[in-house]
Amino acid sequence: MDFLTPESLPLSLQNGLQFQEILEGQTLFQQGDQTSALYVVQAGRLKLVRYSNEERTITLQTVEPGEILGENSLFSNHYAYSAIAEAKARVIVYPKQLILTALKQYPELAEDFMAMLIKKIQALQIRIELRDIRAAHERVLQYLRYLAQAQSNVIAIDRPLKEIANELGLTPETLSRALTRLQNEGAITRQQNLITLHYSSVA
Amino acid sequence: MDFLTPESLPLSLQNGLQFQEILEGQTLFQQGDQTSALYVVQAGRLKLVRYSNEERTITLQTVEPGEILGENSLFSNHYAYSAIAEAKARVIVYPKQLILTALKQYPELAEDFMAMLIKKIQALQIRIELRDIRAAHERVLQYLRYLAQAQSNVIAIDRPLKEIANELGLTPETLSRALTRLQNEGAITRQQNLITLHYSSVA
DNA sequence: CGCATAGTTGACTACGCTCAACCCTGGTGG
DNA sequence: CCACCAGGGTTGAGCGTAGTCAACTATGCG
Repeated sequence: MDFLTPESLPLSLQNGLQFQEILEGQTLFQQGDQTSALYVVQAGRLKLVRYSNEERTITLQTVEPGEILGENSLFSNHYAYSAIAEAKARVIVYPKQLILTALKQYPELAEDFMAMLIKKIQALQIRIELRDIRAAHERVLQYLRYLAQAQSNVIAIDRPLKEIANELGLTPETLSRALTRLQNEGAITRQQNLITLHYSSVA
Repeated sequence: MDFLTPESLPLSLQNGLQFQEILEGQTLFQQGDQTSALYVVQAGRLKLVRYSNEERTITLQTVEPGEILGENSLFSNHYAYSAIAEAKARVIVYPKQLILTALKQYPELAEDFMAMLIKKIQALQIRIELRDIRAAHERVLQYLRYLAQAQSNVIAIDRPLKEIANELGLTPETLSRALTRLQNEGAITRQQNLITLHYSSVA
């Protein structure tokens, strides 16, 4: 299912929509900016980062095609985080006012919207769940399991391990060690950028 | 603002609503149960916990009055987590079907609903941000700051430190040590269950 | 009065971070 | 076509800090 694609919008609205390309490393909007629109990723990948005090930068989430970002623009005047493209990305722009009025007129659009929000909630909950697993190798394993259930039990790693480490709250070194340990224990096998999960000891 | 209170519903819907009391320690629904409704907390407090494999239990979030839970029931057949009352709680029950049809008829209700979801997203993002702060005392300090900005800079601790520790991903011992350390450093002062924040070094 | 539980403090352990060196690949330019 | 360089990834050594286990205190409830 694809949410909030232009096609799902009533014709009268499609004219108001715009698209935007963001090159790798570029920011779509900055934390603190005036909110103008919410976005849905069409292609590529963005990360949502927050800058706490003392130059600490935290990756809240990475968003992929079909997912929403900047949703808090609807009820807030400033973006709560920055959105940076991890890979060249393309987003659909839903201007704040447009979407607010459209939601009232087209309930099926509201439903799509809510489904996306709920999906986002679940993704965040999974992230929290992962963070609560202390042992690095177990955390990584659980992360791989989540990836696997979407695909088969073979996982294609299509982005730098650095970024995965960051997303998991680990340093690249520990992630590397965790992966080799999992391999030694027979939980996974790696070949170049493919990881296959072995369901030997799934509780 | 109070979202999704019965009063905000059209009269024709109010009849379908029910309330439910949950005693401390009791569960409102269990992870894996068939989804029947979503809930909004009226009073008390519940925690959302997930049971991963190997008897690991993780607190995803705690929900307070005005907040929503069980939202994934709308588009999923099973609850993704269990809801347990931390303190005697009272919730409004919004049966799945009722709310699904109501959303289509009453857009202002959909808007309330979305606002709650977005609020929940932000709460989860804050949680993740906290988890990324490694040093226990800094994590606790940041947590206190979030609490403080809602109230004044005096924070009333109205629940066991155990639960706070759990929510922060710390053991009670480390939380205790972190608090005394913050006190020694002059960042906070404690008197019984009141904590006052000193904004000496806010970046 | 006594028990159960929360909170605190102490000693020890374990594991992830840090810093550093090294390998390996891909891209660039001579 | 090869030499060089840059960056990601891996491996090693040492450190710091949160977890664990345990003992002790304080508080509230029967």
